[in-house]
Amino acid sequence: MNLPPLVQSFVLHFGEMGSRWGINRTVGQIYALLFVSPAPVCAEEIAESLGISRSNVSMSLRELQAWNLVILKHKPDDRRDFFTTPDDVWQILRTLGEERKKREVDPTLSVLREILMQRPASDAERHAQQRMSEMHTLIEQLTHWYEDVKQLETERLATLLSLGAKVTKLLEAKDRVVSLGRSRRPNPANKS
Amino acid sequence: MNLPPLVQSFVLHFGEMGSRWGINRTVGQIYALLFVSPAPVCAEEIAESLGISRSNVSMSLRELQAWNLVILKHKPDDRRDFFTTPDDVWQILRTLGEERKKREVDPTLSVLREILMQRPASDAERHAQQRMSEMHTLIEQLTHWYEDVKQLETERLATLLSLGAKVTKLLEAKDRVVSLGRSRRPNPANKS
DNA sequence: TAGTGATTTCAGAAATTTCTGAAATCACAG
DNA sequence: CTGTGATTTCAGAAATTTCTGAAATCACTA
Repeated sequence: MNLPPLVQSFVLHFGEMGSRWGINRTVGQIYALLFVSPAPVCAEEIAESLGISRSNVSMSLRELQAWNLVILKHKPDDRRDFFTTPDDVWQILRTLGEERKKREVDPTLSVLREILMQRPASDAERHAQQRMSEMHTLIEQLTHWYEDVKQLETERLATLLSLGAKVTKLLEAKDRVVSLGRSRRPNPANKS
Repeated sequence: MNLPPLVQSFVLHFGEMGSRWGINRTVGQIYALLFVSPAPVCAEEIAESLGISRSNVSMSLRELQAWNLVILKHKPDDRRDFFTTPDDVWQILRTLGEERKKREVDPTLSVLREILMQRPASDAERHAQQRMSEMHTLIEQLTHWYEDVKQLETERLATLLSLGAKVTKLLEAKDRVVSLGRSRRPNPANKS
């Protein structure tokens, strides 16, 4: 591997983290390299920079493409493919969210749904279904929330993020206004 | 493996998904089994139910304990350890969030910080640092948001979730109220 | 259509991860 | 102590994943 020291640290780290993120070392390294490169990089150069075989690069790029994490570019009068990542890190985040949901959440949701359709044949199965239903409900809530906020423009999303838990303050304020409008008094049923 | 059919489907699914979630098959299966079991289960019974070796169960339970995902229970006059998962799925979600952050995010944040401290020695390094800084900023925003909302009680968190993107409506409403209070007119600087 | 260079495929090699059985350790009771 | 049963450890076996080099394919040009 022959890279500027700062880049090398970053690339090696992504390689090591790969396994925890559900991708392999090479895929992680390639992604990191593309992410910090000032211009699109061709496969040959990736192989050289990282000191891995050309075929490994080919397969790993294919993997990254399946994740929609790289963009293909071309130079005039050059047949080779060049690769980059999107410029906008928010866009990368969205893609990552989408793909992870597709791979890590959706299959489980559909298995849960399928199992919950079936008739339990014993107390043990009845109890198991009860638990799975709790899990199913939770995951559905999370994915609905996700489907909802992913539509937001980046700027609004960023605002929402920076507010954090403070949005609950707003909710309380809203509750007060609403109940005030309705009854001219704070709603006593509002425990808080 | 000798389990009620519904439970077996669930357990097998968790086993298969294990690799995508960064845990191995056995760990996934054991977790699934504990999650749907009506009562705490001892290691011997896990090994039998899943048809795996006793030592494998021991190591996998250790892994689950490192993740804080299982609870140890005891029966009177029985020396064996029995295992369960927490009852509350929201609690499970919190634990999962905490542990994944610790393993999958924090190390990267600290590597990024470290690299960003260094002085770039070339244009390539300068550009790389710029990109890493964008990544660092984004991750910090996300983790701050996370640290913030994880403090919320479950009920509030659930409310927030169910609102989804609708909270931005509230934000707009607030903006109107605030600017109205300040200037007696909608603030024209407010682009929306 | 033959030639050239880029890219992909794929069988097997290499590396890594997971799993097992045997032995060691531990905790407690008699 | 000593014996008993539960649990853990760990070296190596088994399984899985990753990686490579050689061959095949592909796209284009002369």
